[in-house]
This record gives sequence, structure tokens and C-alpha cells, in this order.
Amino acid sequence: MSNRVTIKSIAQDLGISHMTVSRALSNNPKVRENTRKAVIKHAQELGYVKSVAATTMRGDQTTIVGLLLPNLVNEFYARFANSLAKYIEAHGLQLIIHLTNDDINKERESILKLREIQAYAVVMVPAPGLLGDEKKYLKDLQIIQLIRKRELRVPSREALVDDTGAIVQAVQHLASQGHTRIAYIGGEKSLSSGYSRMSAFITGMAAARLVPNTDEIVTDTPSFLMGHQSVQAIIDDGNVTAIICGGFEISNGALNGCLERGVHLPGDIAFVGYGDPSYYRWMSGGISTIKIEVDSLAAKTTELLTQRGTANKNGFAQQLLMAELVIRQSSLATDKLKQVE
Amino acid sequence: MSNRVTIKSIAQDLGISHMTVSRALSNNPKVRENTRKAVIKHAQELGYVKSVAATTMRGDQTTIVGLLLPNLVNEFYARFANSLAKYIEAHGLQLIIHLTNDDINKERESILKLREIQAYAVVMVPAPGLLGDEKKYLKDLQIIQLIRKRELRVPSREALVDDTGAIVQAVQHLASQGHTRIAYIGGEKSLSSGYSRMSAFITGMAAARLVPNTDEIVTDTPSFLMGHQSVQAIIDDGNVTAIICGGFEISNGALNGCLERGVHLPGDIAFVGYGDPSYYRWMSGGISTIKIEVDSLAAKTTELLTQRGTANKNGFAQQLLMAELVIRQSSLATDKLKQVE
DNA sequence: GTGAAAGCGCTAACAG
DNA sequence: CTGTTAGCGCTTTCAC
Repeated sequence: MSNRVTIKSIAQDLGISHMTVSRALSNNPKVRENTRKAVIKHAQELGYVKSVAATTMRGDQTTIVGLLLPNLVNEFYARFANSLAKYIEAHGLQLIIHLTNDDINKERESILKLREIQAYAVVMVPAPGLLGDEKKYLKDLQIIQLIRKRELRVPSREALVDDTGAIVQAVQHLASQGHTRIAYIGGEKSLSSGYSRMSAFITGMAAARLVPNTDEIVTDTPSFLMGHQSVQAIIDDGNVTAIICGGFEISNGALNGCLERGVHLPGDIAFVGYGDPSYYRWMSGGISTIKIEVDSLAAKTTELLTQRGTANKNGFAQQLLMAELVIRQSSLATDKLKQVE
Repeated sequence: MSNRVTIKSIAQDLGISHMTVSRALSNNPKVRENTRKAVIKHAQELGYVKSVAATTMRGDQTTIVGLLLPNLVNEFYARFANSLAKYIEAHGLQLIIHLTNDDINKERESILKLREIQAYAVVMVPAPGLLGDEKKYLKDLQIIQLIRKRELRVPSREALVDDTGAIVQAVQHLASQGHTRIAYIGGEKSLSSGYSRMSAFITGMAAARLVPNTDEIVTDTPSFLMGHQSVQAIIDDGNVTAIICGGFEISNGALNGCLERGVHLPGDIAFVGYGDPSYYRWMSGGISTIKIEVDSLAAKTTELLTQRGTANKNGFAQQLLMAELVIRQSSLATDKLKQVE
């Protein structure tokens, strides 16, 4: 069939030089109006599109932003991708999505692929772990770390969440409902987010003059399954009247674990989730959560992405979003606590 | 800092020709073992990656698959993207996601961008509407239509869903529960899916010896809002005891509209949703749905994607997935119907 | 085994 | 205003 339409093929068709075609198509004023019109018309008719491969090879930036997420099943990640895709589209950028499943090796593979295509930038939720050769495989790439951060040995920007206040508030709220035995399930402490959330929980407990039982602070590689298993272990132990989740996946897994066990929220146990998926408000009379405005986070990320200049230490290289406690039914007093009262 | 590492820069470093470097890195046997090792070692140390732009310009296929979806907020689309990303990754492909919001002009813009980067293929949920110049802007692109199909004037493959049987079953199930006034909310009839689902509903009604009221068959451009508004209008009319949804967005919007109105499912009205998001089973004692195995659909799409050869009419160019009716609490008899009984 | 040349599509720089 | 040349990074082809 028809071969690729190029400026050369158009030039040949029209009996002019390919440079004139190039100029006409890039609105260079140094082309006679007639020639320009003829070229544009012909290009339109043939469905010409410029080869990004060629311009990239000459040194142009690509329009491709890589987004590395654990998955797209969690509503928070899906909504983030949705918002980010919308925001960056306004800047002529497009989104390549790679799923890492929080596996650091997959993360490296994905970054290599993005480097091969000379991605404009990479936005990533860094996977847990250490690699050591980051300096090599992150070369020539603008990196934005999302939600959590890892030492990358390479300049990077950060779009993070400050959920400390919301977590402290969550503990205090539960305490005010009469809860004294409160469990926490979160990501491992080696993750920046895992560490800070757990610390906030401990701070909140101290502020409420409660002594957290170390058995009831569970931290591990965050996943749906981890949340699911941890919550069921806690339920089975039966020592606790309330649970706070410190992670998107964990929250969904834990909630699922509760419902599967048929426990009533908050009748049997009080529950504070993390990330506020759309359906939480409809379940069990409403699930309380530590809410993160996903759209704002995507907007802040886009700012980092489009603001030129390398990542300096002068404030603009980091964006911080405040999380917020949303109180619904699931975090009130349990039936037992009500009886005591 | 350091400029891009290329085969030429490596060649210069090692005092050999760039061709030897090229051969060494692509496992061409015609390189002395020592040279090969030296080259590979040096390339590793410098973090060399081959330029996809260069190989693309020479005619290599890219690894980029475009995925055009209305949005990523709907769990079905997010899960599809998740599954597809996983499946194609096994073939060394990566996913660029464009959100169309079911707007045919955005769809065209996205396709143009994908054509510029010479995407390997495009998987798209075609937006409603007509354009006419598809032949031009779909040039040189392998197209796979997803869920619904449009006349594209260009060869395309199709990954579709056969939900006829499930919809007929849904009507019959409702009828068996005593429902006689059943409403249907679905996509506009100009959409292949909108038409076939509505037809199935009518077929089902006929099979149950019920006469559908034309006021109670609502079809329009499918969206969350449309489902939300349509269901509330139906509730307000109060003529109907059951509702069937024919679309992912519509189903979520309609369910939301019911919950917002505080109607009890199925106490006040029976409800059959579409697409089976994970949380439907936990809401209102379980929402009945017309379920589509999203992972299977992604697997079938991947087959179409990787099976080489142009889209012939001989069977392999189309993949069909059967939908399935899942009965939960929300589609049983309403309280009124129980009283009559 | 190794290297030199050519060309993929495009534009900056220069020459008319 | 228009055309020619060169080169971005890579591999195929053809020498040596």
C-alpha cells in the first residue's frame, strides 16, 4: 500500500525541496503564502504526521511521561492516573503507565524502558528496597517521587502527603469515643511513608494518654493481602476495639477482611481506613478515612513536572499535600463500649 | 554534565569503530570475545541504553500500545488497563493511556499523537459519533476496538462482549421475582453496544410476556451523570419496581443516584447493575450485576494485539467474551411485591 | 573479525 | 523566499 508520508515525499509530489515543506509545516514565515497553502493542503490530504522519532533524534524532548504505580486496581492509584493524564494533556504530554507491584526489580526494568524512549520525566511511587545502582539506571531522567520517597543518589523532586495531623486526629477521635485498645496496620518502617505514619500513630496514642501494645502495631510490605491477613489476625485476637489503617492497599484489604469475617463496623470493631475511595461512604453506614485529595496531588505533581529548571533545594522541588480526617459511622464506639457507658 | 552515551561515544572511548560496538551489543557473533566483553562492560558502567528513536527511524516497530478509554475512574476501565498492562508487558510492550471522556474529537487528537510516535497499536473504546475522515487519521495504525465498535473505514480488530444472554436472563430473573414494570437505562442506540443491549432487554421482556413501556427505556450518551439523573427520574415517577443498567458508567451513576435518594435495594426498588465492580458485593447486601470478566477481556485483547498478520475476516480478527448474570440481594422482590404475594 | 558508507525523517545553518 | 548540506543514533550492506 502507500508508504509513510514524509516531508520528502510531499516535496517530491509538489516538485519542491523538502526544506520548504518543513518550513511550511512549522509556520516559518519565510515561505510564500501560496506554497505554504499548497503544502499544508497536500499534507492534510495525505494524512501526514511528523515523525517524533526524527525530532527526538535531533534532540527534541519527547511528550511522554512515565507513571510507575504499584497497580491500577486500587481506586486511589487509578484516580491519580486519571487526574494526572488530564492535567498533563493540557501541556501536550501523554502518560505511559507501568505497574511495579511494589517490586523494585520491575521498577528498574520499567525505568530502563522509559529511558530507551527518552521519556520527558518519570513519576513514581518508589518501591520498597535498595538497589545501589540507581545513579546508573536513572541517568538522564527527570524523576518525581510520589507519596513516599527513597534515597535515589540522583536529584529528584517529590510530591508527598503530610498525613501526620490526620492520623493523630484519628487516634484522638477514637479515644474520645471510649476506645483504649487501638491497633495500627501500615507499611514497613523502611518506607518513608510507613515510618512517618506509624510515628504519627504513636504520637497520637501518647497525646491521648494511651499505651500502644507493640503486638498491635503491624507494619510490613504494604499490599491488599497484607491488610487482609493482618486485620483478621487482629480480629481473632480480640484484644482491640479499633483499627487504623496506614496505606491505600492495606485499607482496602483490611476492610475486605472485616466484611468477609462478617464483623459489624463499628458495632464489633471501629475502623479508620486510608485514602477514601468513592464507595467507602456507602459501606457499613460510612467508613471513616484519612482522606487525600487525589486531584490536588495530581495538580501538584503536574506543577513539578512542567516547572523547568533542575530540582534545587529551594522549596519548589517539593510539593506537600495535607491529608484530612473524615469521620463517618465506622469509627464510633463499639456496642461493648456503649454498654460500659 | 555527561552527554548521552551512544555507540559512537563508546567506540571512541575504546578506540574502535561504532559498528563493532553495535555488533557487540546486539550479540552478533562476528566480534572477538574480548572486544565484546570490553564493550559490554563499558556500556554497563556508563549506563548505556539504545536509542529507540534511532531504531524506530530505521523502521523498527515501537513497543508502545495506545489505550483509549473514556476514563480511569470507573473500576472496570481501571482494571482493564491494569490487566492489559500486565499482559502486554510480557511481550515487551508498554501502555500509553489517553482519556477520551467519550468525546470523539479528543479521540482523534489522541490518535494523532499516537501516530506521531508510531505506536505499535491502538486499543480503543470508540467514542460515540461520526467523523468521516477516519481513513486519513487512522493511517498506518493497527486498531483494536474494545467493547463497542464503530465503522472506521479502515481494517480493525475487535474485542467485544456478548451480553445478550445475560441481559435476557436478568429480565427473566426479575420477572420470576414478580416484577412486571422494569426499566432499562443504557447507552445510545447509535453505539453498537447500546443497540444490542437494548435489543436484548426488549427480547427478554417479550420472552417474559411483559410489555416494556417506551418511557421506561432510557438510552443516551453513557456517563455517570446520565445514569444518576435517569435513575432519579425513574424513581420519582414511581411506576417501576425494577431497573436494569446497560453500561459501566451508567450503572455506577444509577446506583449512586439510588443511594443518594435513600432508596432501599431491593426493598424499594430492584436493581441490576453492569460490570461488577469489586465493592458491589458489599453494598446494600449485594448488588446483582451483568458481569464481565475483565481479565479475560484483557487476555483476549492481548491475543489480538500480538497475533501478527492483518485483520482478516477469517475469525481470528474478532474476540468475543460472554457476560454472565450474577444474582445477589438487590434484584429480589421489593417489599410491595412481597405484600401482594 | 572489523570498518566505512549510506540512509531512516527532520531541522539548524548556510548559500543562493 | 528557496535549496543544499550535515548530522542526530542506529543497522544493513558491502568492502577489507
